Amino acid sequence: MERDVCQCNVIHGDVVQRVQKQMPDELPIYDVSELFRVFGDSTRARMICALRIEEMCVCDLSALLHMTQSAISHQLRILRSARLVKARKQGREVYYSLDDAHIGEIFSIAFDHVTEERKGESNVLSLS
Amino acid sequence: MERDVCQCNVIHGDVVQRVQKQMPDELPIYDVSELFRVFGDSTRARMICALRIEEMCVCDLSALLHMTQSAISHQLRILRSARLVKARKQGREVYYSLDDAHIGEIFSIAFDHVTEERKGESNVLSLS
DNA sequence: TAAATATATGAGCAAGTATTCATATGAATA
DNA sequence: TATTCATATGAATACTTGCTCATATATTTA
Repeated sequence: MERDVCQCNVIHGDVVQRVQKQMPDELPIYDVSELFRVFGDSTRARMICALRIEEMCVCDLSALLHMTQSAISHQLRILRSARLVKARKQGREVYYSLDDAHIGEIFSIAFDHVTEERKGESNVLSLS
Repeated sequence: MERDVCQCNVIHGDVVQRVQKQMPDELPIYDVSELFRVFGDSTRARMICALRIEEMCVCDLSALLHMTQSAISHQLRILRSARLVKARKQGREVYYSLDDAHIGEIFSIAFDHVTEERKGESNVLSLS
């Protein structure tokens, strides 16, 4: 029963049932949120933005983003294990680049979203 | 100077400079990562998936997702303050629905991504 | 008006996380 | 071979966060 987790009565049983039938499976939803969780840190987001432009080594990323090599390396490990970046070793340097076509697309739409959002906000402000 | 945060020398000054010029501004990157951070929780992701299908009240969401009304309400507050859902009050019930066209699009691509990712993984496994 | 009901919210806690520091690894060079 | 340099990583820590519990608010109903 849902009763033991939801203190209130189920008001619209039909709605709940309909949505339940159309909901995606648990696992892909979990995977999607996991993907977004990785995107949801500004350091990693900046790294992805940088790597969208050009392949870079750890040291250059570190300099570009004004962060310690260690911090960058730790974050790269997270991006690597999420299969979002790939590493190419050349001598003692390691070059990183984006490993997926979707990433750029998702980021583009997200940028559109926040840009329009800001425009909307400024309109609201100018009206008040 | 970048030297004080990056222990190593800047190996490719030209690359760093090029990327620096093409990088998006700090603020929109922060906003984008903030957006993803909100998506990056499986409870909120499930709520968004549900609301993509149909407008729902708090109680129904609570029943659908097997979570307490309080937990759902707290998460709705986060989604609301990120302007991702809008609320419509009718009597003592509050109906929530998605407040943005981009959300669905972003989720669709993300679902494509994780689906292909899983396919790729199973290929890798079948080869080993 | 009093009770019941749907939702919102503050405080507290347990779990997770981003960074730093110290150090390991492995490749190039003197 | 010893040293230097780029990168990786474990441990510690400060900070964040999602949930629970208790309670407040607001609307309906008896």
